Amino acid sequence: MALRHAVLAALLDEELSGYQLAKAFRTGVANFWHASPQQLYAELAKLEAEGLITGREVVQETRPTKRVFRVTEPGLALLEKFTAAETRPSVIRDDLLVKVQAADHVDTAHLIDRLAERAEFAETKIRLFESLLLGMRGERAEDEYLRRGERIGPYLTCLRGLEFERANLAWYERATRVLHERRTTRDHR
Amino acid sequence: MALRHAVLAALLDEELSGYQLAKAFRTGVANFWHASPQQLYAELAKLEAEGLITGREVVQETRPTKRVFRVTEPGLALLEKFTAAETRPSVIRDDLLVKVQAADHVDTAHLIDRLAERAEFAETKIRLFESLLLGMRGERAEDEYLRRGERIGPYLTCLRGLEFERANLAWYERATRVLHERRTTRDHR
DNA sequence: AGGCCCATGTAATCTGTTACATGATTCC
DNA sequence: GGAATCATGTAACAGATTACATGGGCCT
Repeated sequence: MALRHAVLAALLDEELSGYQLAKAFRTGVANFWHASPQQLYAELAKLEAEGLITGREVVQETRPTKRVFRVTEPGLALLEKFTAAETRPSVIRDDLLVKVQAADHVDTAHLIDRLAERAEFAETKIRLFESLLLGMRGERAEDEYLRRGERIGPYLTCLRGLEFERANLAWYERATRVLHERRTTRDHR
Repeated sequence: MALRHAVLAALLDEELSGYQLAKAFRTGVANFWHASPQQLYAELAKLEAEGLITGREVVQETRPTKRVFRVTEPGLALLEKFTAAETRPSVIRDDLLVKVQAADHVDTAHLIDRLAERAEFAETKIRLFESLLLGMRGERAEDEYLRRGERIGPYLTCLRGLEFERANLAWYERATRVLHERRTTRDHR
């Protein structure tokens, strides 16, 4: 039941449509939760039925009419309660880590390709996060923004996302180096 | 369908029972995947039925008899195929990040408590990972072990887990500092 | 005597993914 | 003319969590 809280948290700062939410939640952008469009449309419908958010039609000339949502008082109260409640430990589930775990028993040539793909992906995300952070803090220095800026929640989660991807990239590069070295030394034996 | 690959990868280095696997996969130990005991028992049964692993009874004097499993040839072949195949991007799903995202709109006193809990948890994991790594490499230096050691897969994934927890801890501490500062400056206004 | 660890599961429910469906507009 | 974006869903299925069930041995 945490998806609903993630949706509420995402709608705190701005009214968004299901489509816009989906864009924010798709892999690579949302730095605090991930969800598919189908999940989001379903969750929005449930949240609205329970009165935790309210929708409002926005007619556009060139684009289809959309419905944007904002959090209601009961919705904010629910989030408040959620934030105070116990936090469950986060879990790791990553295909690529499974593959590296098995590295000693399988051919590593393809694995090195997978690592390269991910490294490229990580680089893209790093650039994206850096520009998002810059957009939020503007001219201000980071510490100054965190002391006195408004909306530091999104800034902090984005910062975590950035550091996560930087660490990923460093690890991908190291793993690649190690696997490559071992391949060449083995081949020349 | 990735749980099965994670199980296969875990069984590569040693024969394990369902119970032992569950211990390795419970939150806090498995550094490449997470799964509950129920999931694991079910998956082991399926894998055995499909001939990807084989079980063997081990009678113990003081403990109940257990069944330990090892990967078969077809199982290894499946893992090989999996490792070569496309890797799907990993997704983030963390309660605590959702809570921090909402930090500007809710009372942060409880949130600071949650951050402290997680920080303590992270410290425990860091110590655990450090001793696991030391246990694997023994007397050797890290780079030397990664160059010539056997079983570097588990070492690399453990290394990623360690760095992940270190980054978590640093971020928890920073977020706590920021939220605390903002509370006190607001209170004295 | 009570609680924890070892050891293995079943059943019900909830969550998440994949495939399918529709239709207009904008960009190349 | 074809692909991508905007905009919103339904339906079937796969994956994961929670609650329940059982039973012996070890430790305090």
